[in-house]
Amino acid sequence: MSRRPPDISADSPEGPALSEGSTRGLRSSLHDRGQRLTPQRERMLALFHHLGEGRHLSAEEAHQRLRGQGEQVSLATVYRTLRLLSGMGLLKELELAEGGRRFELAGGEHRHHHHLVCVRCGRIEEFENSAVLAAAESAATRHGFHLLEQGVLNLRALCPACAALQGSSLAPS
Amino acid sequence: MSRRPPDISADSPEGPALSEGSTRGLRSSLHDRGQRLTPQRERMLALFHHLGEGRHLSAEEAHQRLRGQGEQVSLATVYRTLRLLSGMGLLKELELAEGGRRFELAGGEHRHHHHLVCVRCGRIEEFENSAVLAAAESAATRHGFHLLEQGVLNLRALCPACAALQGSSLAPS
DNA sequence: GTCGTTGCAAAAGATTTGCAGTCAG
DNA sequence: CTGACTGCAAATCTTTTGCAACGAC
Repeated sequence: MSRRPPDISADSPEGPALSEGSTRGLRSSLHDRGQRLTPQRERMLALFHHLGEGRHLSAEEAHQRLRGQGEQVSLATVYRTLRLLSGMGLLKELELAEGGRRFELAGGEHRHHHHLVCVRCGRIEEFENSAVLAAAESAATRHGFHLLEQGVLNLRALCPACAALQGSSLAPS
Repeated sequence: MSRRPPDISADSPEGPALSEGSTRGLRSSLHDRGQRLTPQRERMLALFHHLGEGRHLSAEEAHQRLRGQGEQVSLATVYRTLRLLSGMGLLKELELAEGGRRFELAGGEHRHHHHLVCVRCGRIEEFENSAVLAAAESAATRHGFHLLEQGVLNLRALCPACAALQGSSLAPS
């Protein structure tokens, strides 16, 4: 049932958080793993840096954007790179499901923002709350689990605008 | 990019929660929508009731179980029914991603359990924590959003067994 | 040069859909 | 009876992979 057999050995979720921004950190981090810094990888990360924290893309979207800006990257490589960067802790995989995974820049290790997702228009608001992190840590400890990341709490909701439309029989966007 | 064009018109996220348990409620709820109660639908829901609250299945698993207990249901119908029941608010779609959606009984509105997911072996532990719900409500209020469900907090972690293997160069299961 | 990476095309997995036969109401 | 379901098989979509060419170091 798993669609994700081991492949890239980059899956040490414990990797030390890279100082984002510079290519230098990425290069040496890759080298430590015996891997290489290719233009594709660099551009991919740059794309997310440009996008800014808290905004996410699907594999397909990332591919489109790269091609849009003239880069030569195959979709397969996008998938491979997304996985690699996530494994390195540079990107974070969101679990909003609804047909396709999404990725965003893994911000400073100590920011932990959660999402309020409007199921109607897709608008996303973020918020932070330390109680959530505390709850996560306490649960992990209680079950003997070792937390890899602070989980992201995704709340499905209606934003003010959509909530207003809700009663009136308007078609979803 | 969406893999989910409208089909079953059962997608009113605000639908009144059906009183679970009896076939009666299901039947009339379906009738209100001009739909029918078929053995497949009934058995599907029964399966989840049997399973109990807080336990989830993928479409494939649900199909296996039904067939296992001698039911004659096609996988396509399992998918269709899962969607229908979710749309009616009887089942809840979890967003654990990692290859495949999972569904569980949409239990009493006020139970809210979260997940500790082992990224290595897939083991899932559940826990509850009211602080999380409080945080969710407070955030929704602050942003003017209208919460549809209490979000589920999915924590990516390593279970005790996998954490032990982690250092030694063992291949993932 | 060597060995990790890439692109491509094919494969695999998950979910949806067209259609004709079936059955709930 | 009639229109809503179902099963089946084919179609889609998303993600992964085998392999030969390529390029970072």
